[in-house]
Amino acid sequence: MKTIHETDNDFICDIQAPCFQMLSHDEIELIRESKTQILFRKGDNLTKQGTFASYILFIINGLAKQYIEGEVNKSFNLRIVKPGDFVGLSSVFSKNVFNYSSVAITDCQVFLIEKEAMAKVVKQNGIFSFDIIKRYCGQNINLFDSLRKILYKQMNGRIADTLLYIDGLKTENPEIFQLLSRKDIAEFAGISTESAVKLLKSFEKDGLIQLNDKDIVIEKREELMEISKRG
Amino acid sequence: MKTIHETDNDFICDIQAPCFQMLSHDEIELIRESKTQILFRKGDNLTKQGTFASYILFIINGLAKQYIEGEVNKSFNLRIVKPGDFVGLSSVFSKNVFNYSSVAITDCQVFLIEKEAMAKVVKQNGIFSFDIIKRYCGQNINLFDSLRKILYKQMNGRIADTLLYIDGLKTENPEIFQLLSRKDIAEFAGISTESAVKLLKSFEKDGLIQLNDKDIVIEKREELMEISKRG
DNA sequence: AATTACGACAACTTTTTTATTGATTTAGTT
DNA sequence: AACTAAATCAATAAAAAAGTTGTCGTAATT
Repeated sequence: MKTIHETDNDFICDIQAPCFQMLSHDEIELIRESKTQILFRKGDNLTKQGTFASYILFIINGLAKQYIEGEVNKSFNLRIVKPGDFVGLSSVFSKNVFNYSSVAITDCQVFLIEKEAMAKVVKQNGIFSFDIIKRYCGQNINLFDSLRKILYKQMNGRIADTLLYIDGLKTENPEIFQLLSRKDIAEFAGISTESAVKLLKSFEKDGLIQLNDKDIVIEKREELMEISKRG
Repeated sequence: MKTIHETDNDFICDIQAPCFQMLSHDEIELIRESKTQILFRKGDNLTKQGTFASYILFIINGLAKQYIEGEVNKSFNLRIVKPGDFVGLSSVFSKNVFNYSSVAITDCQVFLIEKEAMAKVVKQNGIFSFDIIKRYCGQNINLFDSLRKILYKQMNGRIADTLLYIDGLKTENPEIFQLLSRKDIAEFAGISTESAVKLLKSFEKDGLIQLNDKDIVIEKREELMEISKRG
């Protein structure tokens, strides 16, 4: 025999994500009522920099790439968005536009939660808002790291940073490098595609990494970290 | 000497579009204050089927493709969105989600107007709302045509319909066919890509059309219209 | 003034995507 | 049961995109 909730597919999804575990039944109801679930296909935009944001996105599964757009084909990649991540949080609390774009690099199952509901729950539930604050904090640290990378490091350090970052996602997503082009990697490092190609080859020659088609295996993590630190 | 408005790029844009000419100064102000302008690059989604819609889009320049998504890689193309067209109108007046996706097939300069502002102006200004209603009416007719195409016509009729429709855009956009793949054309016709390829070849053999790489030139419009009517 | 760090361009190769064609299968119609 | 319409599959061809490499120019650093 099934309860009402067990038959409700959406509800089960809510429950599954750890970050929603801390909500009361009423709060989950609130979220449920003002949410929808969408399949973004590989290549679809989850957000477009500058558009009005009336909701936040919560990634159930799949991966996306979050980036800031500059002039023609000049983007800078901020991060890979993973299951359990929110996208567009800041639109809830302050500016009512998305300040970055993001695009699915695999098919992505995503919740959209209207921001009013989100704001209400945050105000009600301190534990939940603590979690959100923690996420902000993490994002801030990443943004500072990105800034440092761009401001103070040169190519070697930037690519080392980038490789270490992406490699850190490999445990959960072994195929992560296959999903990224050299251009993507270059845009994480903030350098030209050609430079990225050359540097990767040179890192390979020095035995720091191994290039197997699109996959990249880190051979000498310590040295890479050294290069990253040196800048 | 310049007036304030002449220096205000956005304002000039508002003014330019014929459909906003019928607004009073105050109404334009209202729209202005709650709008933003975004460059969607070729390939970017303007809308994603199912996401919350808090604004409507108004195309300033560029072309987009509007489609409904089905199961994996099975979409149906509804129309080509042109400069002067609105996207997402229905989200203002009823359902608060986009009921179709759209993607830029060239770079697109687009206004986003928050729906509250839009609704207010529509209520205030009968001439403007008449224009909007006319647009709805046009869209409805197109939807009926699409339905008829799918329900009652077979391949030949569907492709003929599609060719006539796209060719109708050619005066304003001579490069329109170059922007569409065979898959796109097939998805307008609601048939498989392979069938579309074969039919186009067969139409060419019969002298109905001329295939110059991606461009398609209609040679015998009357006959195509006949085929379209026959279904 | 020399060196370094890198981006930009051009030429080229490889990979991926799109287009094409024929053969086969399925379902509906006559 | 035969016929038709059209999708699906598989193989191939062609076009486009991504990756690679060398050369050169420029701006900052030493």
